[in-house]
Amino acid sequence: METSMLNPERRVPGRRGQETRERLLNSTANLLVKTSWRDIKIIDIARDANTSPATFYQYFENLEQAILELAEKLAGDAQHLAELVAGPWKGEQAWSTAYKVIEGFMQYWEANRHIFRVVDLATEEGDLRFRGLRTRALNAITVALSAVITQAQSEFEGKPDLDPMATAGVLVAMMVNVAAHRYGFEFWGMKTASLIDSQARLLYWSVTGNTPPPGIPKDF
Amino acid sequence: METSMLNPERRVPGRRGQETRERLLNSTANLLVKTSWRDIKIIDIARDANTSPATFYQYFENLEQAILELAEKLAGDAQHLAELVAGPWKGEQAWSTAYKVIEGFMQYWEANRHIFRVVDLATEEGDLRFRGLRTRALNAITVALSAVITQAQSEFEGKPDLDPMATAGVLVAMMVNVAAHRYGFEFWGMKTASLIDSQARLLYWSVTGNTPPPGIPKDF
Amino acid sequence: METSMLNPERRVPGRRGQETRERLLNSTANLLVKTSWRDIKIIDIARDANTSPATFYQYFENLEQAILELAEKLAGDAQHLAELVAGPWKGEQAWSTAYKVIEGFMQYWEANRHIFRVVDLATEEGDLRFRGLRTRALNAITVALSAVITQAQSEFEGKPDLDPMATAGVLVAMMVNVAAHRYGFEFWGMKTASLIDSQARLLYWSVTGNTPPPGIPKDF
Amino acid sequence: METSMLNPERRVPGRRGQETRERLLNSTANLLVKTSWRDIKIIDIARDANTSPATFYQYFENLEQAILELAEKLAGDAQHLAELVAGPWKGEQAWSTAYKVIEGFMQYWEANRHIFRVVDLATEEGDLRFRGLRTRALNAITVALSAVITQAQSEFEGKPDLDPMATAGVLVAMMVNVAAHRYGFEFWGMKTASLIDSQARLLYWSVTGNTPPPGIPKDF
DNA sequence: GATGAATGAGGTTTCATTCAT
DNA sequence: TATGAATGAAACCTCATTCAT
Repeated sequence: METSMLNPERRVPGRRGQETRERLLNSTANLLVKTSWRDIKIIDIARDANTSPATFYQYFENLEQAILELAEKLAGDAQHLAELVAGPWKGEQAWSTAYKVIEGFMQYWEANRHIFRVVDLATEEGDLRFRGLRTRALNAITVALSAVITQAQSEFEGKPDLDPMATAGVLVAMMVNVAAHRYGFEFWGMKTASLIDSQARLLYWSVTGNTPPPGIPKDF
Repeated sequence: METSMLNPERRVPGRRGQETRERLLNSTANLLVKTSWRDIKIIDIARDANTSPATFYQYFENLEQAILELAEKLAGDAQHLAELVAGPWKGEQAWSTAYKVIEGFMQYWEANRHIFRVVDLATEEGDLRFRGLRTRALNAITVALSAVITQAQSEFEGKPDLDPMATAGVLVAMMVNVAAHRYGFEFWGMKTASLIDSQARLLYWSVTGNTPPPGIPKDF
Repeated sequence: METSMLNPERRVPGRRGQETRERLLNSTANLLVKTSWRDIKIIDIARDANTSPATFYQYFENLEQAILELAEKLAGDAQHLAELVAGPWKGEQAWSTAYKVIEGFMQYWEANRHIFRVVDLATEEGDLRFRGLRTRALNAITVALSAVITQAQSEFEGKPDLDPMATAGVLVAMMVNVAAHRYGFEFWGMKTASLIDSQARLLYWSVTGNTPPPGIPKDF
Repeated sequence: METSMLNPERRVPGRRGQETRERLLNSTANLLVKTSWRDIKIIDIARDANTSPATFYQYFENLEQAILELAEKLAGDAQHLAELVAGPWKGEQAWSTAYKVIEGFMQYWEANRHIFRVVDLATEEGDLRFRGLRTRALNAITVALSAVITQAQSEFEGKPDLDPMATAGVLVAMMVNVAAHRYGFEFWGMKTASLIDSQARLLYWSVTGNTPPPGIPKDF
């Protein structure tokens, strides 16, 4: 869609070209699953896509560009999460909402785990475009969460004395890292169910200021 | 301590060799600050250490080994944090303890930020030795925290219904990711002070089940 | 014949590639003339072939593979010799045949001296593929010779009491070593003509059991 | 003994040094058994001799020198063979002598197989010092054999019309190559006993001009 | 649109060899 | 005598990337 905007110099692909391009992108994503970003070779992508390295360069400036394009969808998918975060947070529904947010986030991460891995690493290594992408994706959730907290603070008495934006950021950081190391946690004996529960409680408390009810929400 | 245990095949260095070795290790650490692990070249380390690549190979099998050795200290330093986590969590001191833990963690991370970056990266890429290191380092804190939560649950009434280990894991994940992206947060307008406060409140609540007092602890 | 059978992973070269490949092979053979196998550097081959080391690796896995391919012709060329050995060994023709075999062998060796040098070296160092090649090449001659001796023993009276296969092996060993050290012998004052004559006499006697006639065969 | 003559620049070793030197030489010989000359590293020798590379260089200029010294004994040991060749070649003893010579040569070769391997290869690759050594070692036998043939030709009637020196050279070449490839032959199904018999017959005929008697000599 | 071919560029790694102690 | 240390020197091999077809 925005291909030509990203690569204004490159050929505008016709039907067949579009297909080749797609194939290359898919192959890149496939390889990302099993291989570290830094270990992926253009020739591997080409081979996997039944084409040649030279062809890759007809559609992408380099590997980074291709991955960047794959990563574009992160931000899009995140939008759905933001809506989940929005609510409802009243009465008994709140506990269920908290659960849904945490679970939704883990699913979101799982669906994009391999790409997030690249984005995270590139961000840590100082790549600004990847950082921007990461920010965009997580920003939607963070802002939505911050809004919810702010809203809640104005409604409830005895609510916790929290900086809404910082707390939102912290909670998102928590969700990100738990999701990212999910299998590490499991390896270490922590069930995903427990991790979700613990996170949901922290989220619930952060928003409502109340101790969450025991057990999991009724509709789970 | 015993270098020869790590590299039984290699020469046990004498005084001069020990110095050279140290210099190489330092240079490696230096380069790690500015460069991604994967972009560090042995020749750069050697240059920085005023020696030659061949010398590097006299003391280390490869770059990974050298970094692994640097990373060994992560686990050691983490011990101090575990002690911080241990308490006290009674009465008014609890709020101060929560703050100290969070701050301590951020300092710990800051002091080892560059090494943690490598360890994280390698862990995500599936390197088992680095994963082990990471686990060892964070394990100390997580277990200590879990113990504190368990202890608190048996003492306080109305404490939150939390799985101690999972909650500890989640909180550590939170601290890790906030610390790791600290500058990203700041870039995004969130003050470190606010981040610390938010985290401390979540930690305090997780342990005590009470809403933390407003403002920062008196002794800060 | 089918290159792709040797290197199934490599690209099947088109016209231009085929030429480059050929050039690299030629250059390898050239260098083999003046240099010991172990002293040949890929960069030298590339330079000689007016190309780059990277190109070499596009067509050959490594130096060994290239030489192995050069050596393939040894076995092919040996076939001609086997035919020479086959006869005729009757009456006056026998003496001429003996001479032709010895001379043919020396020419064969001379034409492949440099490759045989490598093959021998590699064989002695335990390389099984080279040993196989050597065996294949010399096997043809040895077997043919053994057949001739067996045949002769059944026809002539008073023939020597020889194990045909062992004798054939011994004679081939003789031819190999004389040919290989031909210039050493000459340096030491032995004329090639005399070496040929001596060998031919031993061969003649081995087959016919008779003392060969004085002088060289008429048709020489 | 002649060490100082070979390495006039090096230290003249005292008792302890002499021992170290010997150890290094032994280790070199040991490694030669399992490893190709070109694959032997100074550090391997040093390790095997429980010393350091630097020490090696106190006694030898380089690896070649050390091997050359090991090879010195080839010529000495060959003297014994020359005596064997000398005779007796009269009457029934001749057949036994032929056998003894061939067997003696194979033993001689076997005892020095690994060194001969190096010497042969170095010679083929054009190393003049090794060629000289080889010549010296084989010269003794060749000359002795040539003398025997010459002598025989003057005594017997109907003896073959052979150039004694060339024939001697050819026979030695035969013995050398059969001995060198002994295990190759065996792998190929030829018994050493048969190889010895075939060679002995050729030798016998070359000297006496007669067909050797059937079977092996009585005193074997 | 696709791709055979070619290659510049460079870090890794291994040793032989040398000193100074 | 012996050896810790240090290093110059090279070749290997791998890719990303580019052209010309």
